[in-house]
Amino acid sequence: MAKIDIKGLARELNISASTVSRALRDSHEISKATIDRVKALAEKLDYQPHPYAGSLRKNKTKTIGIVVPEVANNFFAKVFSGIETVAQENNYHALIYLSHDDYNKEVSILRHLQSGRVDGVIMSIASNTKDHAHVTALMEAGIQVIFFDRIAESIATTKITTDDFDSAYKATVHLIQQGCKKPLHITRFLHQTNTKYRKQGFLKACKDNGLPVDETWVLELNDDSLVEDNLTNILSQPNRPDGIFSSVETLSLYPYKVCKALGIKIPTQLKFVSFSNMDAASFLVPSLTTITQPAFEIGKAAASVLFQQLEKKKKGLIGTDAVLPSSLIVRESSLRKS
Amino acid sequence: MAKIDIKGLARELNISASTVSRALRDSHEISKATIDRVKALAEKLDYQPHPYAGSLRKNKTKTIGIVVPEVANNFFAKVFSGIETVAQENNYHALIYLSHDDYNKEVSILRHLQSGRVDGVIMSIASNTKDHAHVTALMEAGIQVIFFDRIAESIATTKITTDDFDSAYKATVHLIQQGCKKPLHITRFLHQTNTKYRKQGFLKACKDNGLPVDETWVLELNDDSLVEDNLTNILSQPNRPDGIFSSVETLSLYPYKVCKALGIKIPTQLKFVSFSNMDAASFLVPSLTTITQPAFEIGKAAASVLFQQLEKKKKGLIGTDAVLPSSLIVRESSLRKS
DNA sequence: TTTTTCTACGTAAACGTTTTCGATTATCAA
DNA sequence: TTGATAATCGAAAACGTTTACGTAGAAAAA
Repeated sequence: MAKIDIKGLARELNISASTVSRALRDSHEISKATIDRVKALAEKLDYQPHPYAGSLRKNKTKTIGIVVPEVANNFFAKVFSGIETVAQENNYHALIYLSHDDYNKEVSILRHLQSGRVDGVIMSIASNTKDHAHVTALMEAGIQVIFFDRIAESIATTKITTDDFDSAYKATVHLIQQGCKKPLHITRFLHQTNTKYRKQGFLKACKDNGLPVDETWVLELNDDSLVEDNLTNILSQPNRPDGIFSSVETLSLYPYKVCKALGIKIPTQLKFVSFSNMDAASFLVPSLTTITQPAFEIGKAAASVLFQQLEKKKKGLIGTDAVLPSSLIVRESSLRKS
Repeated sequence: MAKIDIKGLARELNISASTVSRALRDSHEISKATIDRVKALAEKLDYQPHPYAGSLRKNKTKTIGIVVPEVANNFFAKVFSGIETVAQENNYHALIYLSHDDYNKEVSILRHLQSGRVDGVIMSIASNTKDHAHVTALMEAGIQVIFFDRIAESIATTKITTDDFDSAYKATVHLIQQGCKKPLHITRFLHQTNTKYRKQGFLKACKDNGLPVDETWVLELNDDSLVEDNLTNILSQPNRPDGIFSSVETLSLYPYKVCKALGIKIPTQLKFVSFSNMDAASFLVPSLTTITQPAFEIGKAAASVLFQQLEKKKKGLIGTDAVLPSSLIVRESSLRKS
């Protein structure tokens, strides 16, 4: 299959390349007859325009960048799936980059993205990025940026989040209603907005229900290698917590392990709720009650609004932020009697 | 930040654009002095060359396409992570497309990839594609193609797989050694090469151990909505299987569910082994013994050989196929006594 | 009739690079 | 001195498109 280009088509048809180009785009200044001829031949020879040539000329790439901490993670994988679905519908292409939750890598990735490789970026920031100059630089280069889940509040662009405060509040109330007098909140990277709001929801729920909550009721576990020890420690104390509310999926399996080791029965002696998009949640024993974020929908929403902004040229279109509701799925791990 | 291009740099330095271009690539025909001047200014102005302009001229894109059935799946997600790691090291970019396990989408995706958007493609074919004309067409367009896991054997390109026959054989022997007299093999899409070889490994292991295996011992479950009924059915029979060997992760949770419903105890009454890359495997009750494929390594291997081929221009370099070993991780679900 | 407008198409510039082909000057051998 | 060689750089073509502008002829208006 000799690769055919627009000049080849033109030569074959004895017309100019510009006519071919216009015919393929159904330009009104080309006669119906030649449009048909051009399209017929293009079809026959399976002509595919060179994407980068067009991008260069039009200054539009029809591709977006996705920057996420990782993808071997149910949440991000599903978000990506949502983005990809919408992208395919709109004939966009998706470049994906993993920051591996590393600020420096994130900076480097965004720097490379400034040069016109993409029209827009959908991203969730790394857990240790606190400075956001790299994303403002990207935006100043004319690239649309959309945040989801882990956002930078200070940056004026559209953000797709979930109702972190409310769902954390609801989950905590659920624990209390099931009998918890002293729930523990385990979490990570509290400087992030999502975890911060979840913590606030937890605290508010405790206060509203008359529990003497203080900062010792929340445990920030950033170091993987210490999680087990820390949990074991706090659960071995005499007046140990009688419930756990985990803010992130990555902490959702440790309590099972530690409780098993300590002989603490879930849910009778300790009730457990966790943010999670894990498919296996209902197969754990006891099955894990979760707050699950609408990951696929988040991806779809982020991509939809991005493409809208790109097509309509509404730069910095504010007011399209979306806050999607997470759902509390009650299973055995949090019930008063299992 | 006014976007600076190579001509801008040239104007600023009172030299020509070609000199700038060469200086940035450390050409030997540019004096050390001007190389330094150019680089200093480029650094200062944060110059990033426009990727598509260069691609157009050089006919190299420094980007690869990844085509997989889905990504909300531990295996593919980890493979992607491996690919991405190597890509980042080699300054390649990764476009990712989901076929959603649909042959027609796969065809459409590959068609779009023929036009010079990528230098190479790493793919795992959809479960219902049996014709491979679309990938040969892609290869004839000069795009390197590498298969992993779900491969098309008839196509002469490099393939990264795992030792499906051997590991299935090993897993089945394990079941037998733990006391199974009548293991059942549940699987999907047997026309695929990987599942086909796993089945063969299962059959061979049974025969080698004197079990009267026949085709009724393998159950192909392609329709999600029927899995539960079919399993319930076969496990309710008087001479029901005393073991299950599942060929795919997507079937690995059903036995738990069905056995629980039927009151069959794992592993005492039924032992269970499954292919799976699920993180939660060890947290299930009983914990799930798995054959887990080295997903991350598969991704790294695929990307490494692709980049080698691209850089060295060794077209159709055969003989670099890799077969990575999966590992049987024995946990409680398959043990004689738990 | 002449002038204007419209239709349908072609020419050439442009997008931002890389690279081919020279061109200029300095250096060196003769 | 002259010619050759090397070092350093520039002009312009090229990659494959899109689009601004121009133009020929036909149709419409005058």
